[in-house]
Amino acid sequence: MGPARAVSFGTWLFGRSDLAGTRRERGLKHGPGIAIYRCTGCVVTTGLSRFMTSSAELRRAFLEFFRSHGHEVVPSSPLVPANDPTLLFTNAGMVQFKDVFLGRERRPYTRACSSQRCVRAGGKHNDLENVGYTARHHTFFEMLGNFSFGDYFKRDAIHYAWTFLTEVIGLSPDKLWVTVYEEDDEAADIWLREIGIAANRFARIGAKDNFWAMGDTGPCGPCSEIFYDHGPEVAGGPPGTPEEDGDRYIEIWNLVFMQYDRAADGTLRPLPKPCVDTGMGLERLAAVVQGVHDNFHIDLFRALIRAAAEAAGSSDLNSSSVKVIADHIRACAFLIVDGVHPSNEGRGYVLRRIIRRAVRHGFKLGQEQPFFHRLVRPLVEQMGDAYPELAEQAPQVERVLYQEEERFSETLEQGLKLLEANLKELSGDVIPGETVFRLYDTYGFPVDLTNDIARERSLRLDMDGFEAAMEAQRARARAASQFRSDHAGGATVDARSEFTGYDHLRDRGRVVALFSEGRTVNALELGERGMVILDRTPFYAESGGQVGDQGLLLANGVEFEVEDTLKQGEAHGHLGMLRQGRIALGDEVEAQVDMATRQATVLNHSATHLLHAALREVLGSHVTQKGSLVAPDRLRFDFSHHEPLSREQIDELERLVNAEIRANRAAEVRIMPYDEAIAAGAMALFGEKYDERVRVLKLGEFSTELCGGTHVNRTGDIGMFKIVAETGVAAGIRRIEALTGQRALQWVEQQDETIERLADMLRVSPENIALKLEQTLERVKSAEKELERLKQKFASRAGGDLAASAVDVDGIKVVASTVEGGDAKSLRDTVDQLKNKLGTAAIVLAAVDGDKVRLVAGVTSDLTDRIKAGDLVNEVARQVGGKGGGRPDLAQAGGNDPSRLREAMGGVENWVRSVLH
RNA sequence: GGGGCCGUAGCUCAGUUGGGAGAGCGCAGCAAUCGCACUGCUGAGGUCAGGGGUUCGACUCCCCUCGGCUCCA
Repeated sequence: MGPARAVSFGTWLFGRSDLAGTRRERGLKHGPGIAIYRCTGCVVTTGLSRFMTSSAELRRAFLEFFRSHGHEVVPSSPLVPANDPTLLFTNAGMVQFKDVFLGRERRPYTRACSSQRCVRAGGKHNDLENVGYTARHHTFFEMLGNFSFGDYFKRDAIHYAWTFLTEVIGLSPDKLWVTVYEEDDEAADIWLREIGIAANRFARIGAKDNFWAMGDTGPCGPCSEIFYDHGPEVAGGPPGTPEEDGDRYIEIWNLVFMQYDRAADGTLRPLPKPCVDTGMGLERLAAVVQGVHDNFHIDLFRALIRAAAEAAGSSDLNSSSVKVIADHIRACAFLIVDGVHPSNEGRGYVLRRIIRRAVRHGFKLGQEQPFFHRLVRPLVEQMGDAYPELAEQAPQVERVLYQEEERFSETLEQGLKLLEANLKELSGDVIPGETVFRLYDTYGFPVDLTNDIARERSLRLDMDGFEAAMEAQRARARAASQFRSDHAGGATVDARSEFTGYDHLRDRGRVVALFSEGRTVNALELGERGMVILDRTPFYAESGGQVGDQGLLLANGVEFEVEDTLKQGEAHGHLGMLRQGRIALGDEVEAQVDMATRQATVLNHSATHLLHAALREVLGSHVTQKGSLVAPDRLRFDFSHHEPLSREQIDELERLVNAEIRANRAAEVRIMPYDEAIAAGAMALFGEKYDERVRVLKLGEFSTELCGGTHVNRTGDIGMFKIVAETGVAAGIRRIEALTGQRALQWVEQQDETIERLADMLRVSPENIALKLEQTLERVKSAEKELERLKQKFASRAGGDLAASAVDVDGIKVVASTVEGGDAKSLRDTVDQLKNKLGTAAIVLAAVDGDKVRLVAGVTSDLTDRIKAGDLVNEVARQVGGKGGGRPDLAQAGGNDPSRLREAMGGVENWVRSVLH
């Protein structure tokens, strides 16, 4: 007998009835639940729901139920998984517990429950294309789940699920269907004998649907799924039949029993402590409880759909486009809240695509103005209570969305222009796949939009050609990303290293593993490169942006130079080269970290924390770390922010950080439970994995941050902080590079020297440099202009002189002359002068510049059909070792043999004569 | 990580076998008006993103860097 039955729900039920009552009262006026009944015209015939239950109440009921059964209620983790860089987004409730299931992480509880926000878009689970066209696909949804970490197993999990559905929510047992894995007799037994499920509503299903695995290896096990039967009036067959994809039988809850550990060879070994992971989509459950067949008809979505339709200027609440928009605002808003920014790669790219898809659907509804951002407030009204972080960051979310909408409209405008140009030259009625692809690939012009436009003009798209081009692009990207090297090569590192480098820079350790060229070895020989693993080491391994330590491993007659230290599983790998002697497994060595580089690194790391805190103070709390590099010679900090920093903001940052340095606060390190640290306001980072107990670094009152890195004792050690660069990394992400300590001082010295040199050159005091330079530039400018004027004057005068030297050939004035100091422009001007003066003329002018010859030829327009300026100029250029070209009336050329110029120019008259005849 | 496109006057952009840096708007001045708007005329405003290369010659072709857009992974 499971404990579920033994527990009374009295208190809880009372609370719920109470809620139901108030809701009903509200509903009579404007409550969302009642509104659904009116809008959809649904009639509740099932009798399963004696009263309406809103999504918010279901969420609360679920968590409360499991809390009453000893489960820790764990808050939803962010959509960016904190401990799994391989996963694009959190896509299930178990994601934040993955390491607990794997035994890598311990928590103070063995049973937990959560309502986890999830996104399925991009990556392996991609529902994006289906959203809006089906009843149950969402980019964003909430997953209710209960979890057992080696605590209860199948019996209790099944009893809990059944009790919750039938007694708490009040679903009728004969509307529920159950499946188990075909070989799982244990679960079948519990369902059939203990729960008493009818045999005709029970099925055994194969591994495809009912056997779950985390990956190719690792924990796995059978599942049991609970379905809701919407009744015979809806099409579809029971699970396991060919018609199971219909809407009649809807899976609402999946119970996963992690029972085995799968080895690389495929064999299953029973886990010593089996676990339970369950997941139930809140939206599906709400649909069932609220008696609707489409998730978009539940209370939460009704409000969003109304808002979406209004924002997009549509009155059709049932259109797919409106559903798409209502769905997407949830995903987009929460992704932005969780630190994702629209960009052209990775998570940001997925976000951008979702935003643009929503905007595109707004477009379809006739809304061409930015509207999407206006849905943030309605969303906050629906979900702000359950997710306070959403309400807090609403203005930031709105701004990001608005910006992206603007950007997209620019893209569309450009793409439309290009498409128009392409269509003009189109023959036939098929737009080539190449064109479609180019629009999409280069200008981000959505294919479905191209298709719409094509349809309006009775054109078709060559989709095969498009797909082929797309596949080619995919192949290119794959081919390019197939190299990746690992220092341990294929060899796995099982060893552990104890890190002692927080307090010491030297320590003794024993060699527990050695690697060379990716293979584990027993010894390294003189001159050999490799990786050394010690059981304890003061060498910091690259992590959290801080680079690995350098230094020496020493023993009698042995010297291994460590160039870098990297984490290899739980071990620290010392990479470098053996300078002296021989090093073998079991040897004891003295590990000495290079003090100077470590110290310089430490300054930069602590300064990074101060900078992070200062950024949040100066720019706002939307600033979150996007990346960090802490090296001995500099620090680099990437953070989310939507625009370049002003000079004033940079100055303010420097002032703040330097003030903290001068205040010389003590750096305080404490080890404490993660939750406690977060509750105390410590900043934690996305994408970083934290243990249950974490290291918290506190620099005065200014900065509190989780950090495993090495730091100063007092902020004063940093000495000085200087920002040397502020640049953009991607849309919405800025990068600051800065120096500390001696490096910062050196930098200032260098700047000083440069200024002094400039002052020297300009012969003014340093404070007058800008003024002086301004004046000097002004003078250069006016001098250049004066020169230009003089040249023109000179050309004009030279033109007059040269006109007199013109020779008449059959009524055509021919001039071939060398002028002094003419550049290309003044030669051209002179030619123009001559043309004006002479009427009908052919002119060649030459100028010698060092060992080069410059030639310009002009022919008046009434002559160009008889003599081409290009031919004329080439006739001369050919003889002085060059060539040239240009238009019929004006041509330029050059050569590199001035000695033959006189002769060449002398021949021009005869050449003209020969061309005319 | 790989590919494509873009960067020209304050703004929006033209600029093809490599051969004279342009338009519209805006700005300034003049004319006209009692004044403004409109209009007409005149003018200022450019390291053609930066650097290197090829070439007699590069806004134009090639390479690198920076900035922006975009697709793929």
